[in-house]
Amino acid sequence: MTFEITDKVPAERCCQIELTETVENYLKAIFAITSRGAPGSTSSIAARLGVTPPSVTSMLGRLRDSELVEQTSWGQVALTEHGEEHARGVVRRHRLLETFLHRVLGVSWDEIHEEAEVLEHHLSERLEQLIDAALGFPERDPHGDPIPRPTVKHEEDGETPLADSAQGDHFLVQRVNDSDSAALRHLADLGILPGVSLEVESCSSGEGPMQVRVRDRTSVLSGDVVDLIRGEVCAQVATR
Amino acid sequence: MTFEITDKVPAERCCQIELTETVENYLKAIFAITSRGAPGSTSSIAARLGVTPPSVTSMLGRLRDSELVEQTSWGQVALTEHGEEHARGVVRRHRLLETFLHRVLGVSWDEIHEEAEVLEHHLSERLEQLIDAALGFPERDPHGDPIPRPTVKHEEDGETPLADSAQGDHFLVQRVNDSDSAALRHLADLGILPGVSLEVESCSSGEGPMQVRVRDRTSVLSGDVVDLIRGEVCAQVATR
DNA sequence: CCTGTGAATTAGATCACTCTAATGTCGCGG
DNA sequence: CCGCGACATTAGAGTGATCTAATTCACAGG
Repeated sequence: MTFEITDKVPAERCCQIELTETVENYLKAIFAITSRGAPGSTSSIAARLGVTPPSVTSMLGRLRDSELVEQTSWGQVALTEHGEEHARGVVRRHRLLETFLHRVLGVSWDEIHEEAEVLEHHLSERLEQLIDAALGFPERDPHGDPIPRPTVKHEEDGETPLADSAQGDHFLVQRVNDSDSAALRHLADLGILPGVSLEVESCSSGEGPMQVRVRDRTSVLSGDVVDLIRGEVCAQVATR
Repeated sequence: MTFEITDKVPAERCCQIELTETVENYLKAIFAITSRGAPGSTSSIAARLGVTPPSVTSMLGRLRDSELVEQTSWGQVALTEHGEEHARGVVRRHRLLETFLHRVLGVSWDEIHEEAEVLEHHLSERLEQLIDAALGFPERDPHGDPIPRPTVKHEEDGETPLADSAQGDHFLVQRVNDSDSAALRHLADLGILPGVSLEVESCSSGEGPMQVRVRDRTSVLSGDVVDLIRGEVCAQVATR
């Protein structure tokens, strides 16, 4: 019921903290924030997890003791090698589960996130491997997010945001952020999925909404929704 | 992350307690003990869960407040209608998961128990239904244990223990207790699985070991292992 | 009828995780 | 260089779940 780090990390010196669901969620949050280059502040972690800043401070103390994070300057926090390994493990299990639930049980792509959010903390290493194999070692989940391999360091975030594209551009959708279920349903309705190509018909430069065409259908995407989409922008004339 | 009872019980008045993993394990333990007709004592629950009696007393207080259990006489406890419903739900999820892991991911029958033991507490109603449907609404798990339907009251324990059979009897194995992984491996090696017929070659009446034949192979089963097996005993001459 | 034994409970403490309220610290604008 | 605002931290408390040690209870044997 409780996992010590010994269960998960092969060699390395063991630390005291238990990898509870709570702890894993803190690691995942810090990973998500800092891997986007953001500073990693107490309040940003608190906001993401829906807890108060003092709770974060207290947890950071424990994580620091266990050498899962290190505090750089005043209130700035970063994952250690060790901590990042764990965080990647959680992300891996999350995305494997999303893929599995979608492909095997037919759970729709707007629902897999919240299911995976729970199960990711309770998947044994054995099941993780079996699922990976059953799916043929997938490299991306249904939202187009890359599935980290265990141990191997990987890059989040190679793709450019849709918001960076200009009028007339063709844009190949590669990833859609999985956290907003309603937006995912909406995008699926419009036929906007990873692998689909869009043409940008108009964009108010900056934060505003965008008008895009997919096949023969034109849709307007709100700024919030635009921010969820990442991919590859191709110049106006098809092949470069 | 936390479920109130409102999430699970349709109509009824709501209670305060959260259905944490811990609480579900207490309910399951009480269900397992009392459904075999045993008294349901503080110490038996403590033993089954690997906690101390005071912990049980404390939890029983909370369960009583939430009307999930009722204390009959001194130290005797029983599940309420309400509590039994929840307990059956956990057992249902456990057995569905065992079946799923075995059939879909190929997890061997001696390993499915401990995986299900964890996941049973984190399976949403939606996934429960999807798994049930994907498996074709199975009635028994790989150990032969019946999978309760939600809401429907069901009988554990119709079958007779192997220990009750006499020399020369034919015995149709229907269920094998899933809690002892090593024993399950051993029985599978001997070809003893639900659906298999044995012939009892010798039995020291009482608790002792038994000698049984399955197909053309004779095996000796220790008393402990014999106690795990339940099924149907047929008189010496085949049809009654 | 009293007492001893075994089980259940109460008492008191710990740990993880959370909160609110109070306090500290950094850095910027005047 | 001082003070102010934003953020982080400390202080103090509560809940859930567990423990050990001490106490209370029910019942059976003398």
